[in-house]
Amino acid sequence: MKQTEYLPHIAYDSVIIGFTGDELKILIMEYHNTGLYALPGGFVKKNEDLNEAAKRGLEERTGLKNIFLEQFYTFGDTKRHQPEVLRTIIEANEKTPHESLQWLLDRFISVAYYALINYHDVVPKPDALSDSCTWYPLKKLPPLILDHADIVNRAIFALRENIDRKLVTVNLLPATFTMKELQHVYEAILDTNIRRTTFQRQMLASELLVRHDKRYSGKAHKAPYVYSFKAKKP
Amino acid sequence: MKQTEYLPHIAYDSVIIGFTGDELKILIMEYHNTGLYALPGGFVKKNEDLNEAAKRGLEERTGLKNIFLEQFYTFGDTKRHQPEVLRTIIEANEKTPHESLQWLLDRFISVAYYALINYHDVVPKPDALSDSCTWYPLKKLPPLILDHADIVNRAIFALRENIDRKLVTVNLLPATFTMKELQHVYEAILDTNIRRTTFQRQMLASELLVRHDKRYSGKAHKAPYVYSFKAKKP
DNA sequence: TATTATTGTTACAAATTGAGACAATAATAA
DNA sequence: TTATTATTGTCTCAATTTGTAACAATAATA
Repeated sequence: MKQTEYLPHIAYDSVIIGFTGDELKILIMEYHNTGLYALPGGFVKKNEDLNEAAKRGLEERTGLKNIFLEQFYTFGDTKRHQPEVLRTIIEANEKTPHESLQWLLDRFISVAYYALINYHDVVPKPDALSDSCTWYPLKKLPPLILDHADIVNRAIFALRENIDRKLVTVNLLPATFTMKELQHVYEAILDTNIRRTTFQRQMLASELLVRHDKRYSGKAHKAPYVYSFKAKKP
Repeated sequence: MKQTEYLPHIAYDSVIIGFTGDELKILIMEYHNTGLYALPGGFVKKNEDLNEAAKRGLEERTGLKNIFLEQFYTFGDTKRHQPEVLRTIIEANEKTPHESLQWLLDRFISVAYYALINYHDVVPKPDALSDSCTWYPLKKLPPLILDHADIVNRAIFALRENIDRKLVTVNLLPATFTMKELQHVYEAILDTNIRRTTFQRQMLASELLVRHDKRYSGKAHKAPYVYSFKAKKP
């Protein structure tokens, strides 16, 4: 991770969101021997598109390609420049010579993205400076460094705004799913209860779904149909 | 405009939008002796918040303070790096020694904002490198450098998304206005015709407006009420 | 065969919207 | 003074959408 490879002062951070079936989770990194938690992020190579950089970092962390990834805000307040935090992370790092990481102490402006992925497809991988990359429930995040809590909040806000306009739920579900599973995604994102019959009526009227065979769960009740989205990921 | 004052590789561009009464206009700069047109923009001082930098640039261009200004996207493709365009601008500039502007040839990532202002309040002022700063109708913009046309398109898209959620029309109208004037703003932003009676019903039902006295225009018909917004600019 | 939990659909009331009609009215023309 | 004109504010009624509950269908179990 040499400075000369990257544009100085520019970073990105990703809010990587998965859905377990009943709650949203977010990937959080923990840095070696510091107790400091942060969003996964990275830097932009000198000859690389900004959005490509974020996509590359996401692939490195999740192993997945073609993920739904959306830029939602750029954070550039001076108060996010806290070199002492980065110094702690650098000094706790044993693998890399500390001098080669001094550029991390500079002020950075961070372009933030949120990514939606299928929770069960992912085995998170830490990066060079961190020793874990773990799913945390959105409602039980550890304290995050710098302004990363703000970044998460704004990501969820952006996700809510896009829930109908951009078909974001496609990315959080397996290829086929029941109406109840779809409803649970909506409820987790919007953090509300939704009336079952109204939801079902609206989803069917939207013409976005294809109905397939029933799924027999072994439970003592009527088996639900499964559905898929007509338009796959953009 | 010395490099050492500013963060390298980081710029902002502003889509400054005004409403004349029947169409949207945008402020466009023309560079000395080049025939090149661009959005007004600038750079971020090393000890300045990103959003403050954009606000400062806006004040310099319009003379107005407390303007509605919203960040909507950050443009960072490599193809927006076209040093030959900047070279043309620098070489056509007679006032500043060219060597001190060489840093403008670097690759820049640009954080884009849109601003909404009262068209009639503004006397646009050019900056050091440009010799005009002029209103152009949104539908008749000159060809713009780099990806500035994309930036404008995305700004209008963001504005449309915010038209109801964020009360953006406040900023485009004088303190009091008729229902028809308000409707014209909506029509200009959405680029559609709106049914008069439905619009009036919805606006009144929204409880956002205060009705004042009638305005006598001297025309041979019933005089309209004027309205103001209950909540002023955020 | 009855029971249980859930699902898909229908029915009806309530609310919202589309589209037009109409009365009110400020200035002008007769 | 009175009729005319253009526009505004409101109302009406149909069409559509939503809220709410009821109900029938059904897969497994008791």
